[in-house]
Amino acid sequence: MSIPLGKVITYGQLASLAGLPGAARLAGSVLCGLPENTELPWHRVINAQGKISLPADSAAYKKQIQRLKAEGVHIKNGKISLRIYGYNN
DNA sequence: GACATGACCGCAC
DNA sequence: AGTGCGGCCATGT
Repeated sequence: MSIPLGKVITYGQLASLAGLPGAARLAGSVLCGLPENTELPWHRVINAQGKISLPADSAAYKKQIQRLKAEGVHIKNGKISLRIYGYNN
């Protein structure tokens, strides 16, 4: 488990924690290449805007929100509230 | 092996 | 507040 349950992290933070500061795109590229049956919490990864980067009309987008809500992360108008891992509680 | 693209981020105007 | 530009690594052709 890379990300604490009930919390989310931005691509930049994820890349930084991975030891690749500034390589936010890398996180996106990797997550994009993840299989559907992946057990990685990719749904807990959001962009710096505190929102999901995937297209709102995409199934993955809805699924991500659905899972986040199931994790206890309530989304407001498509924006995450608890956002950021290791930051403002 | 090289080029182009990608679920991005931060700063400057 | 919104728009534009440069930079990072991995993946696919």
